[in-house]
Amino acid sequence: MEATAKHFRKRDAILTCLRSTKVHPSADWIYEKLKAEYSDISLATVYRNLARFKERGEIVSLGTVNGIERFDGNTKPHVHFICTDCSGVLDLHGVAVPEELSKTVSGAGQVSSCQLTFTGKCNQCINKEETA
Amino acid sequence: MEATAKHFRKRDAILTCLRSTKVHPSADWIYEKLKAEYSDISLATVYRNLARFKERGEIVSLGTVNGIERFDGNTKPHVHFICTDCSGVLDLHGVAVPEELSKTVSGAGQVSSCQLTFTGKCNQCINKEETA
DNA sequence: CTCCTAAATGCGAATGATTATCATTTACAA
DNA sequence: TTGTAAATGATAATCATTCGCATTTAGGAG
Repeated sequence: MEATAKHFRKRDAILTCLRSTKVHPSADWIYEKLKAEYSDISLATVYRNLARFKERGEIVSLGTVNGIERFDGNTKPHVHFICTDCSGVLDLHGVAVPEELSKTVSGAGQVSSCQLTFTGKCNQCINKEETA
Repeated sequence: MEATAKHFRKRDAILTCLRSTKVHPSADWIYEKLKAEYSDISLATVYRNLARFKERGEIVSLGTVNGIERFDGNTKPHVHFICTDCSGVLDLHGVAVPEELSKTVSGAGQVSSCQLTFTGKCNQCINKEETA
């Protein structure tokens, strides 16, 4: 009797994969990554489990970047930077949504979450362009 | 010689439609709305012109809600509330992204825009549920 | 006025991410 | 063993969005 039942190997692998990367990946990115270890994994399984994790609040969706949904295994609220050039997503540590803000919103309804995202060109893409 | 050339009537109508509603509509919503006045308008024209406006910075995209892209004719930065029940989008006046925040982000790259969105259940949906 | 070109449009097909379907496999307990 | 419910793989279906192309339009040059 294993701690990790074979039945959930892939499910666990999906969550672990998402949690151990900083790229804020898409479903397909996770799928491609896991194919190395699980050659028979199905893309549908990745989508299904991501939806399940999301429902349960175990992961978070960042919304779509270029029409593709991106996920984050870190559910602690934090700020993101999305690069319009490379579609990369970065965590912005040291930036936080002011606590007061969230409280001011009560006029509209019950707030369950909040997302602050900056968009622009990341340093890596800026450098790449200068070099070119 | 008319001020509004016939050639651009539909284009103008799309922009006007978007600017004169508070619902932060989808392309299809605008299409359905404009069909009343322009029975022969094509959904592709709505998409094409929205893309054009977006490129030129004349409108703004809020990203997707339930897989459908939503637009805002108000390009002045402001905060949104998205209802998970009815998929409605509200402007949150009186809430603003602190100026300092945007400046702190320079470590990641050149910021061109920023978006703050609260998610939850709007008052209307809360009331609806209580009544039911 | 006529001819020409570039832009705008309508229509319908194509695309592509996501979801649904369904048969099969798995875990686990009676 | 056997039954049941969940998980999965493969693939078809869905549906918002985009593309291709023929047609229409505006507006200028001749």
